[in-house]
Amino acid sequence: MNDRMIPAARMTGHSQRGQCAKRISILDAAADVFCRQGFAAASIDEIAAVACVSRQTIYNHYREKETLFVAVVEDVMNRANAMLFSVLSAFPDNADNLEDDLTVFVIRLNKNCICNHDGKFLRKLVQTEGERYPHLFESWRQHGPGKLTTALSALLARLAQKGALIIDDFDVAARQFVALGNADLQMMTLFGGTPSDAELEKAARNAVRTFLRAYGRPAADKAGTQPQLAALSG
Amino acid sequence: MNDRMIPAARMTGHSQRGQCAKRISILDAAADVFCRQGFAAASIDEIAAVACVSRQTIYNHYREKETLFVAVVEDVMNRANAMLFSVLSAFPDNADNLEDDLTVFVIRLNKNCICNHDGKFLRKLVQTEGERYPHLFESWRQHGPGKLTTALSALLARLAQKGALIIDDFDVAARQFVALGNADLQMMTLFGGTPSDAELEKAARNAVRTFLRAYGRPAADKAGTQPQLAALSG
DNA sequence: GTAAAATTAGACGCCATTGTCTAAAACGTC
DNA sequence: GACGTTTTAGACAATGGCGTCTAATTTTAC
Repeated sequence: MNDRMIPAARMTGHSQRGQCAKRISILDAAADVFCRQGFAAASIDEIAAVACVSRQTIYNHYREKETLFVAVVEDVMNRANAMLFSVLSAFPDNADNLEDDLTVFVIRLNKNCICNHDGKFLRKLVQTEGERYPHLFESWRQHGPGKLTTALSALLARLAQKGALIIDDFDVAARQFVALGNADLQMMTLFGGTPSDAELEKAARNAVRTFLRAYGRPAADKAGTQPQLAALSG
Repeated sequence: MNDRMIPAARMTGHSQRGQCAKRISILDAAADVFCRQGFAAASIDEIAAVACVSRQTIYNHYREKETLFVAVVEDVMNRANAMLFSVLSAFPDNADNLEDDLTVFVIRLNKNCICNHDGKFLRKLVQTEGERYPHLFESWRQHGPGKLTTALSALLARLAQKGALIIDDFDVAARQFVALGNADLQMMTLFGGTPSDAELEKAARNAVRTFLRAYGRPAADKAGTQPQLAALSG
């Protein structure tokens, strides 16, 4: 409902098997309705109406409600995965200004992986239907937060080796980094509205400042340069 | 299903209007089923079966499914509220060993307010049905996390005034304190199994250590006394 | 012990939803 | 323009859950 209003745009991206316009339209509508209503309360008729598609067409592409549901989850997870990888690999190799770099990273992470449509969908879904589909929960854990903390742990280790950080336990630090990044947005993240860009930036700044106060090289102390982050594309 | 297996035990606590054994049994069963299935998928028949009660009895006490649902939420929220107050007021007035005190506090908080049955229920519920019942979400926010961070902010201000902490923004610090306390348990907290006591203690220790590294008086630095927390009742 | 209240089991109507089926219509391709 | 495929609208049975009703039974109160 929020992202990608033009279904055709996705055909160019990854033309997986049978990704015709109808399928995409159905997947998007189903994601919307499943997310709003939950699996049980979501009705095929409503999905068909939102997708501007006949009910029979849905049953034509996906044998039953369950099939459609797992297809939706798979689709959303693939996109979220790609986005996470993109954000992770955008972290600059040669650290220029650590505080700025980390702040931009947190902003990107929150904006594109946690507060975005897919992130909210997956979190809500896992909690709503995770008990019914344990493999769904497990898959989400491994590909979502698991991958994030693993990659983050490696990143922190790299920074510590350079002497920019002083960390005893990289995994703990990685989890704390994520937790701090979400501290100011938890109410938003858990449910409801998306935070504004200003809120995102302030939250990221608070998080990074505290993180660096705990793990930063004590030499730099504070003061120093007032962080100036101009372009935070995407 | 987990806590209070003996319904009669609650009659002594707060004998609110009409809190007979049947009502309590129904409320408990309904909480269980609503939590597992969500509102839509939960069936009155299953609730009746779990409560070992006739379906008609449920309709006798609660006019319809919706009525039962809000009664369940109210009930769980009341208990969670009382527990949160209890944990908050258990923080020692005259700080002895700050690190130990905070650690015990985090353990109690996580164990009795976040990882316990009611906490998980409310969090799951708010995310599952919050969109349908905005007032439910709002009420939970005010009485749950809202009250917690407010009280925590006051506590941190008290500690800062004593010189034990150096904090510029108490609200931010309070949110970060909560976030750090949950950092190691987020996967558990979000869904699934309850962490063991050892995990709870280690998570609390990690959280408090990082928090004090960021906000603690730099004089004490580290080393000092190895924290020794013996009794952490409740 | 008896009367009143609460509880039970089961049947019932009603409604929404799922998934199937069919005939008509739209679409694309040659 | 003709043909095969896809889509559509609607009817259809089957299922299951909600909420009501009733008669029998248990519990409670006096």
